[in-house]
Amino acid sequence: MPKIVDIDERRAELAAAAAQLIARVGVGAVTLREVAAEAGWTTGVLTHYFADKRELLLFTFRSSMARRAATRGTRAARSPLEALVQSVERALVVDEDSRRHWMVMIACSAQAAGDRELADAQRDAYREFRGRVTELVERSGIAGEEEAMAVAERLIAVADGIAVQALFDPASWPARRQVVALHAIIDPILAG
Amino acid sequence: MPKIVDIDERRAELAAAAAQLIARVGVGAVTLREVAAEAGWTTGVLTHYFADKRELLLFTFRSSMARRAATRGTRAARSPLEALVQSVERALVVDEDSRRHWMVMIACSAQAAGDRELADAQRDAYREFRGRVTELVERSGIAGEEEAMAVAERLIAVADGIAVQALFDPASWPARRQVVALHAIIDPILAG
Amino acid sequence: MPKIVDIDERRAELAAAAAQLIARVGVGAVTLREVAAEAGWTTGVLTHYFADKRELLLFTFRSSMARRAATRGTRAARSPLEALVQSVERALVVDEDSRRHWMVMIACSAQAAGDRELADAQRDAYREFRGRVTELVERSGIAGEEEAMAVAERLIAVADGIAVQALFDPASWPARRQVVALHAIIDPILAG
Amino acid sequence: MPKIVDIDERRAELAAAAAQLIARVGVGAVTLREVAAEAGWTTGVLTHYFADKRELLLFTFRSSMARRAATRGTRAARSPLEALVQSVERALVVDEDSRRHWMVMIACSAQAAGDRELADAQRDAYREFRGRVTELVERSGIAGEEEAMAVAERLIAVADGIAVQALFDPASWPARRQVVALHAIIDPILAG
DNA sequence: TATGAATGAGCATTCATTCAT
DNA sequence: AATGAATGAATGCTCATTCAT
Repeated sequence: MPKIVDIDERRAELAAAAAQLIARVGVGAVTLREVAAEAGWTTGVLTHYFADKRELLLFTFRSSMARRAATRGTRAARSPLEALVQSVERALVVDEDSRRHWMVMIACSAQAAGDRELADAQRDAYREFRGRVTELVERSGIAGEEEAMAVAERLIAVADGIAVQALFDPASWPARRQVVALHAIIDPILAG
Repeated sequence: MPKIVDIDERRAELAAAAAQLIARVGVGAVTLREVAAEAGWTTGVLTHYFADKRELLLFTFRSSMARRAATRGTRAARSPLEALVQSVERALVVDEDSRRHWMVMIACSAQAAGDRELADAQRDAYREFRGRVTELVERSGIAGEEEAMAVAERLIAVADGIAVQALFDPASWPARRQVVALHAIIDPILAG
Repeated sequence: MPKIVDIDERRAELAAAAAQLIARVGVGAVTLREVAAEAGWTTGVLTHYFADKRELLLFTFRSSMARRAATRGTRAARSPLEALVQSVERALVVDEDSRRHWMVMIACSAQAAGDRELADAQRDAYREFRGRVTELVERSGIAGEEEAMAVAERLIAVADGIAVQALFDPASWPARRQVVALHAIIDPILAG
Repeated sequence: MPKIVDIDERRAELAAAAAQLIARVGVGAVTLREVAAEAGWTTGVLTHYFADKRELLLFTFRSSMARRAATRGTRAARSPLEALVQSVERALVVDEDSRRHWMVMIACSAQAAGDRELADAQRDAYREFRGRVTELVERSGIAGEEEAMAVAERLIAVADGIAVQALFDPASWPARRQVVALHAIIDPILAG
């Protein structure tokens, strides 16, 4: 009788190993052997759960993007405004987890240049996230229906912009400083 | 006596082909053969002007970063403020050139994950650009010496953030819209 | 579970193919593709069992040197003197096997010019062989402890010298003639 | 008016550089560029004086072999016996020059495995040398016409055998020791 | 299910060779 | 005569992929 394996869980486990490696050595240097070794398996397992390398990467990218949009793991927000602020702040590069997320995003963008499906996946994930923030903007009463999306975009832009700089120059951008810089710009926006 | 070649010019020519390919197919899919073909040469030429692939990419990245900071090619600015606005606007993804620049930057970031030298090069280029913008902020009288750099960082952050979104979702971000979104956020900052 | 392979055996098999090719076309013309083909495998197998070409050659050289020193395959000797004569005679170029051994040795020497590790390996193998012959000289009662090594060196020198000439001019040096020439010089030495 | 160049001299100059490199890094690592650089020229010069690499090596090998047989550079011998001893001693590895000669010989042998013409050249050079030694043996009165060649072969064998060991293990074989070992074996032969 | 041996296409890289100047 | 830019075939090597066990 074969062992019963939770396929989705195993895929997530392997994708986590892939993400870890992407952040550590760069997509270009990621090999299936190393991903397998990082996860504690052998190469054969990868081909069991993913048709090929592209599928593994696609899954890894999607997983990382999904986590950003998810509210799972976020402190409970007492108000839509607080939820909004939390969502925006999560884009910063404040810990290993968020750094890994960004490295995976960048790897994804780099790959997406020659891969339409990947580009679409990334765009859709972004739009979904934008939609979520837009909704929070509306519910916070910061802006009306027509304005909400534009406001959301601005908030996201500021957070992403700071994150990008923090990635380029981590030494100059400790977590605290990112939060301060973020609020210096978005607080006036949040105030309406 | 053989034909004498301007080495730097030839290197720039090859790097331009590499940048073009990086933007079109992604770093991961860039092969020396294709770079050579794109430039209209054969593979041997690449090794004539670059020790190896890594050196070619490093040079390509550096070239692209240097162009961003350079004011060459910018419309003459009639005031420090105008120069400042131009510098910040140049970070947006408004044409093929700026799109290529961003794709190269992202490729560089992706590679930098496992390449300290590359990471340092990128950080240094960013700091140089930040220094330039800081200076313009000071000369524009927007902020004093202590505040100037923080203001510069905010301006860059906003532009970069919008650019990142424009890269993710080009259809949603025509050039005009990027400029509008940029000014919606930075004009209050520029006003002091 | 996949087929379990005896790694050392497979390495020996591949090294044998390499030795064969070295003798046939010369080290300079040995390519991994041809070694693999000669052994009946594909290139990938080579990198499975050897890190790179240098390691393959090093292993091939070492294997060949080890076989010379080994007494395995030698007819049982009824006395130390007979064993000594056998050891010395084995250095001659009397069949395909010994010819291959010498071609590999020469290839090794040629490579060793620019490869310290290889040079050391060859020197050590030679010293080990010399030690073995020295011991047989002592046990044969031909020379005392202080003289034994010098005698061993002379015996080896004569055999190697004839072998070298036989390699240069095989037509002039059929097996029988080498043996005769060898004994013409060493018999007086063996007689004490 | 073109500069007048002594073609043979230039070829010898380039071959000397090739020999130098063969001894230093091994034939396998010799490139035309480096040979040219070693000689103080550029690659183009090599193709001016040699049709291709093989011709350069062939010429280099032949030059080295010719020098061994040549008496040029040898101290004047007062008797055929002294000339004979000198000829045999010259095969030892006693200085940089003889070491280089042997490295070139070994490189030649290694290449000859897959190159009939080279093998023939080496065989012919050996036979010529053997003939010269045979003649000296005869003139020395050591052996009669029928025996002379066999005696010459033995003398050469001993010298070559010691040289080979000296190449394998230079530390164990300083020049003086080679000469002593040589005479320990050949003196009885020379004595008739 | 999991293993890892084996494949072989594809890559960067080397380098002898050509040739315009 | 000499240069060195340019070529491109050939090589070592990597690695995604396949598959027998």
